[in-house]
Amino acid sequence: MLLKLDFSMDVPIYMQIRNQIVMGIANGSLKAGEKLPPIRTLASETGINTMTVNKAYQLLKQEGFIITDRRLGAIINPERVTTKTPNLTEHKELKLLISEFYINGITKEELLNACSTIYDSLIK
Amino acid sequence: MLLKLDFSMDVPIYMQIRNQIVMGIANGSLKAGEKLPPIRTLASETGINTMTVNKAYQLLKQEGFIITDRRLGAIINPERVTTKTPNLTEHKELKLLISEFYINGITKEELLNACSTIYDSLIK
DNA sequence: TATTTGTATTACTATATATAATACAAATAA
DNA sequence: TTATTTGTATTATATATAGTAATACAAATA
Repeated sequence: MLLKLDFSMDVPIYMQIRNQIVMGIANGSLKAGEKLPPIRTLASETGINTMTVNKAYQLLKQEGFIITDRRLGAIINPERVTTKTPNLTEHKELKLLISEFYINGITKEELLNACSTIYDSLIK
Repeated sequence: MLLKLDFSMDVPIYMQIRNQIVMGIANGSLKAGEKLPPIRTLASETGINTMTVNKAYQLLKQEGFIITDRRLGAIINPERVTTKTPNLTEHKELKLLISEFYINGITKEELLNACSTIYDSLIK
């Protein structure tokens, strides 16, 4: 678990943790059933408060990405249900992002190539 | 200027205004040089504070999407410089979004089709 | 029995968000 | 000139969010 936290960023710390764990799951560096660091460990390693880490874990748990157990700790959920369709929020974000690309002169080909490259980097 | 504001959303109101204007520029409903509604008008129409609208306009101005003049008001910047390359923040957002799609079982083809459809909807 | 785990509680500070009321500067229209 | 409209600035207030801090609890394991 290597986390890079940027305290100057406008993205809250707990959200940075959440995002990096989600991306870790996607790129295979965090595998199903794998144990996440205990809240206290992660907090002391990164120099942040335990409650901030807890907030990230609570969010990940609520989203179904991890499961928690008092003794086991937090592990990557091995039985997560995949929606197989972008949710409304994700689709709105994609539309906004592509709009920004478009008005910055990014061509369709460049966009699709970028998406393709990113997607390929996730496939194991 | 038709704005849909969702006060229950976690996205701040001023950011919702900013995002919808950016998407308006992208899909051509807001053209270069076109006048935006005065801050007071937009505020009263949507039932929000003038300072909230001002915050959105300030952000759009800082990003180069609009220019403002005391008497002219706010207009879509006709001479905006296009970067022709995704900035770092945008690329990170794209990577996170694609990661979420991937672990939800969205295939590469489905992703590229979604991006293609969205991009096509912007071309005039 | 002691340790480790997530969880819960309470308190506090700082920042972001939004509203409110008012005033100023500059350009235009009457 | 005078009145109006524009973005902007200022000050104050209220609320929500983010983050820290200290402590304790419940459950499982060593």
